[in-house]
Amino acid sequence: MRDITLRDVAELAGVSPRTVSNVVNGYAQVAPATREKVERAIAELGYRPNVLARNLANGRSGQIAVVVPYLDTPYFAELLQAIIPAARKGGYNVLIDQTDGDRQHEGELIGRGSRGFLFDGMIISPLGLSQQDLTVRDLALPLVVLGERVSDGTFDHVGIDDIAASTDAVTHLISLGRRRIAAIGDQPYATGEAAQLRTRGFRAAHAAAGLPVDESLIISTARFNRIDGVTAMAALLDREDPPDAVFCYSDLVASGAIHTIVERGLRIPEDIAIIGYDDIEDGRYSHPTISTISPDKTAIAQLAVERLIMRIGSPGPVPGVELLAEHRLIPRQSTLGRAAP
Amino acid sequence: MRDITLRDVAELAGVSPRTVSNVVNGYAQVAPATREKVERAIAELGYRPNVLARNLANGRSGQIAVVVPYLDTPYFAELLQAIIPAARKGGYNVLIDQTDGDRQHEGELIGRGSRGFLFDGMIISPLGLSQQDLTVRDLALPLVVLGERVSDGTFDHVGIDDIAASTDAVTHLISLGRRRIAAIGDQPYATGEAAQLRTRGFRAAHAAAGLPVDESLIISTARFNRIDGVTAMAALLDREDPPDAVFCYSDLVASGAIHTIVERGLRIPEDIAIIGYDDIEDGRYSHPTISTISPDKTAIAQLAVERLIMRIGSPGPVPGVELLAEHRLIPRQSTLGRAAP
DNA sequence: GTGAAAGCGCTAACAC
DNA sequence: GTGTTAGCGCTTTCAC
Repeated sequence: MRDITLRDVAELAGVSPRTVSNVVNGYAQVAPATREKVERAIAELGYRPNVLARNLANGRSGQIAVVVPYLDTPYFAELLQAIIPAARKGGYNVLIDQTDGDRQHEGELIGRGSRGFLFDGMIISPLGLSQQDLTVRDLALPLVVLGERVSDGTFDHVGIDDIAASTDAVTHLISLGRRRIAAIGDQPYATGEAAQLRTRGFRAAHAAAGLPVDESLIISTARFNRIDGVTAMAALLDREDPPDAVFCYSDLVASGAIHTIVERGLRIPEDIAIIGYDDIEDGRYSHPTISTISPDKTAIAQLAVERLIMRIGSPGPVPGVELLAEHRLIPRQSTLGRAAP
Repeated sequence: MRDITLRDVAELAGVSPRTVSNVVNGYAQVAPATREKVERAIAELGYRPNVLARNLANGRSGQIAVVVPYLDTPYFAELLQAIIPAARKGGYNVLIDQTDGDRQHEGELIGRGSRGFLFDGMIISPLGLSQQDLTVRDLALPLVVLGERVSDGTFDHVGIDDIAASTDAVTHLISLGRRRIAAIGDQPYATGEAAQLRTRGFRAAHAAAGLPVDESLIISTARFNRIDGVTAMAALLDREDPPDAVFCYSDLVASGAIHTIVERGLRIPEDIAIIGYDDIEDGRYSHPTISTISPDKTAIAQLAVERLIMRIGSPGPVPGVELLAEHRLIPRQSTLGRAAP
């Protein structure tokens, strides 16, 4: 059985396709009597507009792509959870893609651009792409970048003030009397900008407190996953002079680090205090609960979507801006001990 | 600047659109010389086919919708992580939707069906929809259901054998000598079928061991989240005769239950053993690590996508089938103690 | 093997 | 206010 088209409705209602279109889209004025007729015909036939055809005619797809490295990373999952309703409110569907942090895959997506007409714009949290890659991409694609710092002015970036947030985290540790503070998660290469910002905050907090930084306590990791925390923490504990506190660049890393510490029979925070980053739900229920930096994810999602939609709607090129969401320090048991929530 | 169309390519190459289309899609035979010309023209113009137009002409969208209640629930996030590559391999993009378990929203999606042509089929993990709702849906929509049991034969269902898996979990607890075993997560109403299956497994294990079931130890919860575990566990611990083991219907519930137990100063598993369900990554790193039932998520994703694509490709109605993926019991510290992984 | 032309279903000038 | 009609860019039947 063929699908019911707008033309069928028009015929049944005894009007032209134009009128049906007007009714469906609420355009222009339609005489109440006509509208009534058309609506009855629609109901009778069970007509539903073909979105594809509409989009083709409109030259837009009504979809935005959201690209993250891993869907099962709680931080991204929580972010997505916030992005979807925001997009829907703006009239967009969300097409999700996952790149495994693969630079080539990310590059393809960003290069293919809107030309495929599959999506009108893209929100991406790149892992493998360097600033360079982002700069040379298809400029026609409305783009909002999350989680990496931008210098280029052709796209927008939404995030929190990583340096300030990291400084807050480390200052918190210092204020608790910790003096040998390690950092897990540095990424001293082109694609590790976000990590490097955190390292800068780490240094800034030390400087502000007049404390020296022990470079050997800054541990690089390939990713921000639990396993990275496990490995790095093990290395730290194998030293003769282990740290008395650790700033982890994600809550997952913190979770892994805690796992290792507990396994070795050490106490948190008595022996080692831990602070993470991201405020994933996990950290609110783990044992101990994880002190962390909480970025306002709802705000990030909101800002990103709004900005993207605005960009999609603008005819000419729009200068790229840096949008910052709030963050706050949430001390929990991993730094304060049992008394804390 | 206008977009480059297939027609432009045809003109530049001095051939007809038909031929360009043939080249692009690898259809039919094209004379090598012609193909060469066309390819050069494509490259020169930077032509990329408009997916929307192609889809409209083809009468398919090339997208499948995946609908889950919550994206930030680790189980769904991990499942999605597996579904996306499987779909991509089958030539489909994934459109994600999130319903918050809202029955109406789920109903709309499932009712709108493929008629909008936005997606060719749907994989849904319903929370609010009853069997009834699923049965009266738009029958034209190729549908694969996850996580709920089906009786109706008009759509497919992919899952694991919940009864067997739950029996395994509880039998494990019994084999460790536990006798007062609680269950957290029952949902004794129309939309709680999955939960009820687990309760049946809970009973079956008791029956097999010749043990009576203390009905008051079966706790209902609205959801399978951490907070549900927290609340239910608190209630259990407030009793005069708390259980010595708990079967939680999800790892999140287990995580919440553990949180409460630890907070009260009790030991796991010495005082209370805990087993969960889902095998989310979290449980492999939490403290203690969580014994669980591990469904083969990759297989579930694979089966669901394959079946859906098959269904999309079939002209007539396809009878609904029940597809089962493997599961296995993974004992960890929350039942075995420190010695375990 | 390639060309001409008729749609796919909808939108939006442009008339009346 | 409503009808007519020409596309949106691609696929594909039918000839040649």
